[in-house]
Amino acid sequence: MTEPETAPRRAAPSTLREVGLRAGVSAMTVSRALKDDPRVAPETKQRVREAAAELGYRRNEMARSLRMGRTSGMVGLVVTNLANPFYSQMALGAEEVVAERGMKVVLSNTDDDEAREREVVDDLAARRVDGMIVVPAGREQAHLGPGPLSGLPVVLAARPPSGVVADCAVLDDVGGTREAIARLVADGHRRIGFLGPSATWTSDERLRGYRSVLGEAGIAVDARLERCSQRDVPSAERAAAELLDLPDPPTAIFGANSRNTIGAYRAIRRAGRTGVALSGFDDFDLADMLEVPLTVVAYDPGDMGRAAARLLLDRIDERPGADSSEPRRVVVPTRIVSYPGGAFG
Amino acid sequence: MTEPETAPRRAAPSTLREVGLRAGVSAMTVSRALKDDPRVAPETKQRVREAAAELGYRRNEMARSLRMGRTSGMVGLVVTNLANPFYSQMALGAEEVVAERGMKVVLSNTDDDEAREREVVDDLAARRVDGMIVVPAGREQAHLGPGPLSGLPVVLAARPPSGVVADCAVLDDVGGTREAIARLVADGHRRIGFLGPSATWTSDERLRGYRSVLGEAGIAVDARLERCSQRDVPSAERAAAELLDLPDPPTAIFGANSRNTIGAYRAIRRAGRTGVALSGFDDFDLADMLEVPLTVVAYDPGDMGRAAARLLLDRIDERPGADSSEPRRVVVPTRIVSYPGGAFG
DNA sequence: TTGTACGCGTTATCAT
DNA sequence: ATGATAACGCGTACAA
Repeated sequence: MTEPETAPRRAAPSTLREVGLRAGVSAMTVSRALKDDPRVAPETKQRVREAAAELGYRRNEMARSLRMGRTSGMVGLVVTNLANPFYSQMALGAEEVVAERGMKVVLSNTDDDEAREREVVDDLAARRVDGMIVVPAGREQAHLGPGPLSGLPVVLAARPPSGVVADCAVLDDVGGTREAIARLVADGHRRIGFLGPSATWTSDERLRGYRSVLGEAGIAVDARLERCSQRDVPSAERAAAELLDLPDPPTAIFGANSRNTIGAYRAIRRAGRTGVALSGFDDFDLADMLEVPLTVVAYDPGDMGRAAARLLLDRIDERPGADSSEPRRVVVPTRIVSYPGGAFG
Repeated sequence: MTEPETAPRRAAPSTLREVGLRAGVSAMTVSRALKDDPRVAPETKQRVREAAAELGYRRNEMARSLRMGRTSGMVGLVVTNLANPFYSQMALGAEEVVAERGMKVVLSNTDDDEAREREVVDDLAARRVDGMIVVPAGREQAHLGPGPLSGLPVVLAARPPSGVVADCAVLDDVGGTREAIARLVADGHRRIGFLGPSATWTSDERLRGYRSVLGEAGIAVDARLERCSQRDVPSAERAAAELLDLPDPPTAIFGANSRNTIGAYRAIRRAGRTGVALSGFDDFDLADMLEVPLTVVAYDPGDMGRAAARLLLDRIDERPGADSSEPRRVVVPTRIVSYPGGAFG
């Protein structure tokens, strides 16, 4: 396997004209030949193909987009934290749908920083992406509106629009939580602790689902059982420990995300409590291998990415002139999964 | 917050000329004004800025790249499976370094399919990315060489080059494994099981590390203790169970990846064995909460993404004419982490 | 201080 | 069956 001399390292990409020069035809004929245009003589086509191959010619998609229209064949994907498996799986789902159309995903991570979000969104618009999927960092997204972005299609993911009209794909936070809490209530629990992260839309929704089920069951809300400021496992564990230390402790604990559920698990195990039911939003690896029974609200993050991508592609397909239809909202379903716990009994 | 009437949904992006028309100057003056060129009269600048704002003007980066040179400000990132936290964290690391330079990452997932890899690589080249980071799907990457890609800079990640000359960033598979196995040997273990996935470069390396330590310790390799075809937890659990059922079972088991380690854990627990040491490559969530002591080879996947991105940027910065230097290889370090197990004793 | 001409690589349109 | 021309949006070089 020796390097052919015709392909020096870092050659400037060759152009239609160069291929034409080599094949003894014009750039236009090359363009047509490579597109297999029937009007080009088969013999010419052959010559052109050979010349193109020898030169390692590859069509310049940027120049092509410029000439063809305003479509780059790229969609922007802006996420808050790609290291979070939720968002990376979502990204994969979106990429899957976008790739099916031969389009590409341009990725940006914002680290939940609104200023950074504005920058990357602007940059993506300047690169003329055909649309973007955004997991918004802030509570409000006026900067993503048709005004600021000249009508560039935007779909929100994971959080619904606020201060802007846009399609979105969100999880069934309320429904999923309601189902899990309803199970606890059906099992006879009346004192159910709720552990969640500090105010985020998603966590608020889950708290709302929790309260609504309690209300419907005629159970008074006890503020001491609601702890909503834990962002990591250690703080969640402390909060859970405090719940268990109450004079009238909960008989069940619900974690609004996996970190809170895991923290609760640690507290329960450490306190040596048995009979405290554990439940939570988010499935996680090894959830089936804990030493206590666990019921989780599970879902496929990829579904959200796919749904968001489909919403976006629909918008991109809309005739630019046409009056846009009402904003759409896709709610990604959740399902309840129960693990018996003590897997090896 | 009402929509300004000047920004209809899905307006065609405005151009320098349109802004100029509105401001009563030529396109050239607009270009200069927006770049804050000192030669433009402050008053003109002001008019231009207003006109640009009113029209929601945004520079067309694609047209700009076309005019300016052959650089798009984008790098391709081709991974086999973004749903795998390893690759998504790697992607985040790469994005971080690339974004620092004001460049963008174009993402593609190959699902470990070589044909798909060829397609996306070709597409990225056609989009004139400035370079690409590739986690190769196959054992051989001649199609990523300077010939096929006209010298477009390519950095391999996770696997070293084969059939091609290229920079790469890889994990210290051998070193990490050696360290873990050496600990087991130091603890007196002489029968150590090895569980790995079917032939992959990474797994072969880890097996090599395992064997080398045994050899140096004068321990004969026992083929029955090496099981290398488990790709998921259930099959790993079965393989581990078979090891434990041997007449002369291992006193320690090493998993070449987290799925194999978890499978081994399940088998150990299910068999009710105590005293079987567990170790493995890859850290994972809840590794600290298992019921047996566990020692893992840990590392930061983001390091690999960052290293690969830096290698790539260095290549991109090389003077295109300059003779390229020797290929570089960055080895991302690993570290040993021990969890006592039975966290709640 | 501002404008004109030209070209980046491609393709639609109109010749030949 | 093939070529010439123009234009996509921008920036360099030069002119005014």
